[in-house]
Amino acid sequence: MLHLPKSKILNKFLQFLSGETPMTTLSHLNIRLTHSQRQIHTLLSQTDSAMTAQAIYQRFQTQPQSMGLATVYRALRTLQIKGLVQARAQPNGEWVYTLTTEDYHYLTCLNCGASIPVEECPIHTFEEKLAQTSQFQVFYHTLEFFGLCPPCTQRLGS
Amino acid sequence: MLHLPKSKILNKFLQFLSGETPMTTLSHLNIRLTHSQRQIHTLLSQTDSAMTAQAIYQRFQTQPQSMGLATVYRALRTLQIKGLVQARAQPNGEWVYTLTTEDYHYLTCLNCGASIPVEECPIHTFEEKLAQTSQFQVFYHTLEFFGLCPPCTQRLGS
DNA sequence: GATAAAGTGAGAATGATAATCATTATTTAT
DNA sequence: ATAAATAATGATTATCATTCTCACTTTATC
Repeated sequence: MLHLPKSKILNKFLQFLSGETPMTTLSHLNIRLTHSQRQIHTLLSQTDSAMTAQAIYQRFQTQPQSMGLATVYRALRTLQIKGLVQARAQPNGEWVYTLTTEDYHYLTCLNCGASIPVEECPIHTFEEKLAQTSQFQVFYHTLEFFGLCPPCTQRLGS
Repeated sequence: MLHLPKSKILNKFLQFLSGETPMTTLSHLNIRLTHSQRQIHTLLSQTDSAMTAQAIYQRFQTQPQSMGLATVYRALRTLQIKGLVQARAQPNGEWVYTLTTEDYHYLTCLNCGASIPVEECPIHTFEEKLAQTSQFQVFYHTLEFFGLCPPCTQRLGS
């Protein structure tokens, strides 16, 4: 892992984020992550579904080198600000985390909380325009539809 | 307020949701709401910004007929399932509520939590298609972009 | 290697939301 | 209308994910 001053690291990130540096694997990036951050990133890259912070904590409890709960939350927040991880709030209030390399488009039932992914996404080009006009560093977006799934529609209507 | 059996009420809702019955004002709808639900709906219709449940509770505390906190949460949940109110999770974990008649498209800073509204929305037609193919009753959608606002980008990069 | 800076973990604190349950209001059926 | 059944309410308590604290350890800088 390279040792770079903070500003250089940010520049590396900006290159990565603007697409100048491709994201292959994190080990190829000159990005400095703490041990915990790297462990969580690796775990998320190996998991196909979104994970809660508590689930991440539990997972590490079963391993020889465990990780404190506070560290899990701190690392997740830092990874978000670095643009590597995204969070989504479930209807029950708990947050789930995934890498920003995955897309986040869901159809969520307001009654039972079931979420099914939506394949298409009509707004990637819109995101680029928005980043240019707003001056924001846009890392990711969430497009979520809310309503009632067929079973719950029946349940509530009977 | 009309007194209708449950199934009739649902039918009225379905008509309303499918656009057969236009939403003018709630008083013109044959939809039965409890006193609390109606009060909250009225409050939200008079407020231009999204409100937290706690803020709604506080607001009613200052009025002659107050409302219990539990009732606020219950009413908000019911209004959501009826498709009249939508919720959005802020980065700090607190939820804000608005009527579903308003659109929900934000640009949110992951560091300071600032949210600025996005005017355009490229996906209303997509929502209609999705509802048809998925069998879901789609009440509303949220399209949210996450990243760093210009001040926070500077702050973290210095 | 010495000093400064950042990261970590155990546990306590926080705070929004949900659950409980006795009471009150509203609806349905007679 | 009146009684019985059903739903809504509010005060309080419980829950639980997340954040804070602070002493300690690791890592980075010179």
